[in-house]
Amino acid sequence: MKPRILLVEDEEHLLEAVKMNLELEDYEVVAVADGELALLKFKDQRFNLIILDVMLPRMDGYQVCEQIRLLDMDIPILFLTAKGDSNDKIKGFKVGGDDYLPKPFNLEELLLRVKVLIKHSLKGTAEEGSLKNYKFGGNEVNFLTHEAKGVNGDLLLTKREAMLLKLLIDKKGEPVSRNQILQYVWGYDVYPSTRTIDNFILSFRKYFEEDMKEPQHFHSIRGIGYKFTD
Amino acid sequence: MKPRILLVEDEEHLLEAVKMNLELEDYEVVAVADGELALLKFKDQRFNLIILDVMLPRMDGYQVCEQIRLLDMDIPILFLTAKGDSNDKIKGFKVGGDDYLPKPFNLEELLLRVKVLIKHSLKGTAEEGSLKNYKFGGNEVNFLTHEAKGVNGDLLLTKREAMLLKLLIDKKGEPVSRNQILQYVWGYDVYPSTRTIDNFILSFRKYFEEDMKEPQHFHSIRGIGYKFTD
DNA sequence: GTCATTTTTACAAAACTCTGACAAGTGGGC
DNA sequence: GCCCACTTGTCAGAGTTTTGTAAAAATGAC
Repeated sequence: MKPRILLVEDEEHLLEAVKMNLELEDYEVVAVADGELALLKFKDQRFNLIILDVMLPRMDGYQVCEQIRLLDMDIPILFLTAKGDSNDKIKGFKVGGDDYLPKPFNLEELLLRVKVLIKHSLKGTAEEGSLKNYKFGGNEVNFLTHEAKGVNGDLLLTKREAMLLKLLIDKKGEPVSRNQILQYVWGYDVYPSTRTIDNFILSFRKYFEEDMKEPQHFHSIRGIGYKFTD
Repeated sequence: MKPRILLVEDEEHLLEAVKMNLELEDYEVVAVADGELALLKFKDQRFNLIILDVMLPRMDGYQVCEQIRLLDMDIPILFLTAKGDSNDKIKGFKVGGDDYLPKPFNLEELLLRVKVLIKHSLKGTAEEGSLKNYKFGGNEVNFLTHEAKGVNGDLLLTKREAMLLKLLIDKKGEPVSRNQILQYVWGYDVYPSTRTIDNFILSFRKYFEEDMKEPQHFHSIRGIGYKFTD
């Protein structure tokens, strides 16, 4: 599955050139030319990295970055900017950017930075197979065999169930957004409806909650997603 | 536990200055002046970040980096270098560096980059939540989980509430205009009536003020908007 | 084809946001 | 100080969006 990049740049030639080169490196690139559109795309799809020009029509890069950070604290954001002084860099970092590249830049350098950022963003996602057994409440889950003893009986978890459950447990205590869930459990190019997630949560509550109306472990956080508590 | 940084730099004055500043930022810094020693320290201890000068006696930064990468693929490495051209940067990335700062550098910029890299390296570790946590008066807000302890009881903030509260706290001490609020919290094409904002402020006061008639934190600035004070 | 699993559909229920009405407050001009 | 115009405070629903739930349809492995 290719890493997906949202590229935001209003200079048409540069946009095309960068897009092409990123695609040659085997990334999937969505290219847009203004800030508002970028935000819409971001809300609509899922990405591993955002490359953001600072000077944009309608909404500048910093603003876009701030808005994105409200929705997703984790996605890496790389700023491009024409001005080279340190203040711009600092502003970029302050609004939540992760890296900064002054124009004109060397293409190879851009590609390398992209690689580094994507590497970070993938870390913790598809990897790390540490957790194999977990107990909570009166329940017990074995992630190797997918066996589970729930308060309402024993069962075997399906693959998706196990993945989702593991994600929630890995992040216990903090809300996991529906987007994060989709990214982790379904990947980047599948778009099941958000109702699908609800159904899995519904199952978990049936398996593991004493009282489905008062869930102790699987909390829904309206507007965000779900949260697992011990 | 403080994040630990291995700082490798042979210019003594710079070494001291950077070490001091990092320590002021509450990092634990181990400073060494040559490459071989750096490698030994790295094998001996555990770090969250390595800051590596390129020009070093006995073994240059690139070599050190390559050696370290053989042992640990994940630890972030930040290069410092005197030469400013893109080729150095590229070489830095090629041997496995994560970021690059040309000398002379602005101190604040270094600190910001360090922060970003450390943030990445800590991701998934037990920490993080602390930075997203804010206390004022007898209140406490966790922006990650949206949990809040108010003087009048605990509660969960909704998405909008969290966004607005974050905006006001980010700009604490200065008035935030209703327009700014609308842009930041609601976006660019939705404009609910100004009464809506009042309602949110009303909620905040209910949650967090001892005496709603004499607000200590959420002040209204007539004709402008609102101001948060600590 | 059959079965288990996953996804969609549809509707109900819940939670949140917004509006409109009116009360209360504020500052300027006199 | 007093009135007026305007801004902000407050509240009760209406309106909207999000989530819960179950059942039907689609998918995919065997």
